[in-house]
Amino acid sequence: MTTPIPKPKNGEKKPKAGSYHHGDLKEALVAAALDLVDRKGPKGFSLAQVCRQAGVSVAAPYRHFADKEALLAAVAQSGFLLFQGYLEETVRPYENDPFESLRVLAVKYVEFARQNPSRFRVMFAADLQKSRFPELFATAHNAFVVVLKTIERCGTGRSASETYILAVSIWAQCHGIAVLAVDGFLREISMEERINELIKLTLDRFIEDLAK
Amino acid sequence: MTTPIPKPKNGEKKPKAGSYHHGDLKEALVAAALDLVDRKGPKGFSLAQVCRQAGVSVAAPYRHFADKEALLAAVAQSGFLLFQGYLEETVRPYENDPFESLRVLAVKYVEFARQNPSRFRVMFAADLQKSRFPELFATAHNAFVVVLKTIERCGTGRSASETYILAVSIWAQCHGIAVLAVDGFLREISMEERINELIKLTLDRFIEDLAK
DNA sequence: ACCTGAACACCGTTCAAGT
DNA sequence: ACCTGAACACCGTTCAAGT
Repeated sequence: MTTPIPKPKNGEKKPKAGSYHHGDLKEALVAAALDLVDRKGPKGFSLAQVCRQAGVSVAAPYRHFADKEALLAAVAQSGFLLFQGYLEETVRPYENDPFESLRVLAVKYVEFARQNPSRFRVMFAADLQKSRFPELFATAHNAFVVVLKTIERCGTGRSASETYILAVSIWAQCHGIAVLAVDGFLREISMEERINELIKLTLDRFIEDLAK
Repeated sequence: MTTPIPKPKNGEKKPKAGSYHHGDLKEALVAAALDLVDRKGPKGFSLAQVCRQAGVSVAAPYRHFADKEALLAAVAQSGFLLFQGYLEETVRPYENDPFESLRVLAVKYVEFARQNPSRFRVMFAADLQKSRFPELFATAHNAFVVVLKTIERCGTGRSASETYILAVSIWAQCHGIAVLAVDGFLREISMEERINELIKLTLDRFIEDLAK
């Protein structure tokens, strides 16, 4: 005796194994793509492989994504959501020490990139256009806001514009180190084991100066 | 009456139009690839298109490059050579002012990236492995040395290791801004017209502190 | 509404054959 | 030595057809 199928509420999807409906193919495709990107790099990502891994035909994704790039954008977006949560977790323990928050944020920013290099590259360097994927950039901005809010806690005398550019500067400093590490240019000059030293050297004085 | 073909000297290749020899196909392929990458982005680069543009069959490149990636590496390498020259030209007028050299270097680093976004991406983010293309990373390192040498001129009391990490830090700071700009994340937050301000804010204090 | 099967154009790579 | 032509496996995308 099977339980009667309840009328599905908005956004609720239960997987039905065995039927021709996959259940939640959209999410399964994103998961498979994420897995491939993380295991084989951004180059080892083909729609056909994703379909094989998800157990569907090569035409199936086109019910859910306009094209390959749209699936990639979904992967990037899920990455930014993860990133945002990761950064929020990072600053939470330092609620009343915004300067320490920034120092730890910098370390964790680079750590995230190094622990998820392929995902990080898809997020930042997949050449996805804002005009096509505005939600993607909105999600990315939410991660940036974690830095922005932390700066705001570092002093009240600043204009919004001033706070903004300070946050962009810190973001860029972290990002530069992260990207060079991920793309192998710090390994080249045997700097990878000195990354935390590099982060300190680059950012500590800058952060210190925020106290005016 | 045709002129007799002279025995070609070592490394000398004259293009002979009409013959089955292209002349200098290797360089022509790099040029065509560069052109496509710059015009259509790193994604609009297919070996087949390069061949069409160079007027040869799709099998022809395999006499000169092991595969598509090897041609891409050659494009990246030519980019790093150009970049090195560009940076050297930048510091030349400020021979006796190393601090001003660094400030101008930072501006020009970002400017190069923004003026050659696709080429810049191929250079830094094409996922080329050092183990496969050691000469590529050696060439990249030569560009980095321009920054390194400029730091050396900023004071003599530092150890080699200290100088090195300072150079990497400055490189990373420039690189972070450049990469965010090239990948559209500064456009997203309407920061693109304030980039020079951002560079100053990020680097000026750091450079100033190099005077001890 | 959601997925399959078959088809098409395109690409990277290989190899025997031509000059 | 250098390039062509033809072939093969693979990929992105489309579409008529199935449930």
